[in-house]
Amino acid sequence: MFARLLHAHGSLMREIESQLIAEHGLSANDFETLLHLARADGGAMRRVDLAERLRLTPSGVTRLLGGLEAAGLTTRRDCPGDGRVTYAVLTEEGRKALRRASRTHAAICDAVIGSHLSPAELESLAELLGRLPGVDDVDAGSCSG
Amino acid sequence: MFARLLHAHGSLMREIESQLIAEHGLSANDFETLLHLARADGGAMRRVDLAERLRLTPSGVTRLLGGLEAAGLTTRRDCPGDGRVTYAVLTEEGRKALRRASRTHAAICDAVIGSHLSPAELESLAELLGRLPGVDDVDAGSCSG
DNA sequence: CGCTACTATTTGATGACGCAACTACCATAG
DNA sequence: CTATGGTAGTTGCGTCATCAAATAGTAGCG
Repeated sequence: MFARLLHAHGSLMREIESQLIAEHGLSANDFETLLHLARADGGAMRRVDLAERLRLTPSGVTRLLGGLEAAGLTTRRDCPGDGRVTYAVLTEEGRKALRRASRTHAAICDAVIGSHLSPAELESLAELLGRLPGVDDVDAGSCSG
Repeated sequence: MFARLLHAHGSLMREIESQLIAEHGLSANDFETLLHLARADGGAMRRVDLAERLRLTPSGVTRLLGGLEAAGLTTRRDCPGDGRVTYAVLTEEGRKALRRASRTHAAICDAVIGSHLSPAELESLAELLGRLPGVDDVDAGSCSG
């Protein structure tokens, strides 16, 4: 049972990631980062919150954002009220990249999951998965996360 | 929905892996390797088949087995009929380590999954997950894989 | 104010893994 | 026998993520 989760995740993510990289030069984490920022208020998030969402350590986030900043998809902005925090902010460029990549992402999800599970089954799968600990209530009914 | 899979996998595996490492010095892949070998005929598998099972590349398997061999949990054995293949073979030591680690593994699975899903729901989750592509029909009804 | 405890972030060292290239071996065709 | 093509395994290198330690700022208490 656990092997299933592992293997399902492994093969599906590999599929998505390789297409995302090939077509848009974005890793899965790059994509998710843009996605979270796009949903966040003002397109900005504290790095520490991003780390939690992405299930990376803060150092992982530092390096991930290094790449996105270099690509011009995000910028950093200091927090006026608290000198410790810096925000990661989605740029207009980043928003465009996300829009482009979302199409690929959704298409692969549909191809990979949609063809094997009916909408009702997908719903039920999402519900069961959502009951597991550590699974955030993010992105409930859609494939694009 | 996809984020759920990713995150569920991430948090559950992290939990299992850290306990496995802390208590038995085995990574998740170490554990799975021993498990697959234990189930295989004669406790032996070709490295290439192990790679497929573990969803690693051959190079990953080479390095993984390097560690297990160094720890005395597996050995290598040449194939008499085909000079290209070498088998990974579970040692008696490895079998013992697997037995010990299995208890930890099962306990965590129970704690983490069992307390959130009923047996019927678990069954249904396993069924849905099993329908996804790339998910082998391994270890259907149990938690210990 | 000065101390202590806590939080956010970065950096250095390390480890796991994939990819590509390479070796060694097998199998088949001529 | 020998050339060609395919398969098993290893190794060098790059990437990405972790942990531990360092830095910088905040908050509360005497």
